[in-house]
Amino acid sequence: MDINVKDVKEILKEEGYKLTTQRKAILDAILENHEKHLNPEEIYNIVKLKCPDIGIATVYRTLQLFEKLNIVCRVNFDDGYNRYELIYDTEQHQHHHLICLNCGKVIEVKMDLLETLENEIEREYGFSIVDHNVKFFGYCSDCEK
Amino acid sequence: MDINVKDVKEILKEEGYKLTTQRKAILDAILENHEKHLNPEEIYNIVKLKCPDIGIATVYRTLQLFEKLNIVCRVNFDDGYNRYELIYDTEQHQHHHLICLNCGKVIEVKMDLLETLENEIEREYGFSIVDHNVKFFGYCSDCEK
DNA sequence: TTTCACCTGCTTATAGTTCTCAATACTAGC
DNA sequence: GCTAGTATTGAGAACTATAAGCAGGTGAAA
Ligand SMILES: [Mn+2]
Ligand SMILES: [Mn+2]
Ligand SMILES: [Zn+2]
Ligand SMILES: [Zn+2]
Repeated sequence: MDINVKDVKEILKEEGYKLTTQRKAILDAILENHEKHLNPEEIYNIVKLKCPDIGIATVYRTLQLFEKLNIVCRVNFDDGYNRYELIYDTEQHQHHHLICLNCGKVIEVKMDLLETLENEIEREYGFSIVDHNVKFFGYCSDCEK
Repeated sequence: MDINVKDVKEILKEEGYKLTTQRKAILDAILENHEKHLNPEEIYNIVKLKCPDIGIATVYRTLQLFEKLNIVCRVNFDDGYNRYELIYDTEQHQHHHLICLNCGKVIEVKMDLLETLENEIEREYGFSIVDHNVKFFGYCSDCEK
């Protein structure tokens, strides 16, 4: 289910890119924090521990590359950063996110349950849907009390 | 149904703000382009026609104020701009957007159809939903051909 | 080992947005 | 209407996330 380093090496190679030390370190940082939706700066700080000479430009460049190759995808929580997460083979659409308005926690929702709505949209608007982006704002169970 | 200048004047007054010439001009620009999801620069250019001395800082400040007072809301189409649209009294949740990956057109969807999903989420995660943000990416009827 | 395209870190540039501040415009109380 | 006090403004500088330019480094293929 999870994408791993070997898979990424394959994907890069196929497109003529190399899995350099820096790229592997960035990938590791994302793999080891797969639920955290890191931004470039957070990734930079994690990677610097093992790879102290890395420049932040490399982090940005690598994330763009990974995004182009569908290894990661960008998510936007409207906090002024681009954030990134792995794309899993098992999901054909991006999963949904619940964002707590009180504590800022982000919860992932694997249920899709959009078929009815998507069918309605395709029928009503003649719009053929490729992907979606769904966020719910509210209060998590901890903050609701 | 539509919010109007008088309503806004009321809302501002209640909170101790004034409906200045500049604020009215910005509101007008948004009202007259209610389907367009303008960004601050576009608003600035429209407003400058009737209000040539306005500074762009005033546009940014006013949009922030309108957002705080729930007169407009910010929408993000991942094109590097904040965009703004009026909030209508009739909708309790933000409407959905269809974004064409080919021509960039943005279509509004007034059907909500998220009750099943939202109920599932409230039940399964104990997360109490206040609002949502739903975007569909794909190809519009013109581009599909 | 030589070649050559890829890749890197450093630095500078870009662009959307916010901040600072002095000047101006309103408003309420006289 | 005048005055005092507050809200608002425009201009420009500052900020911040990200991208671009460049010269040197790296590593696989010949
Ligand atoms: Mn996620
Ligand atoms: Mn809209
Ligand atoms: Zn919470
Ligand atoms: Zn289209």
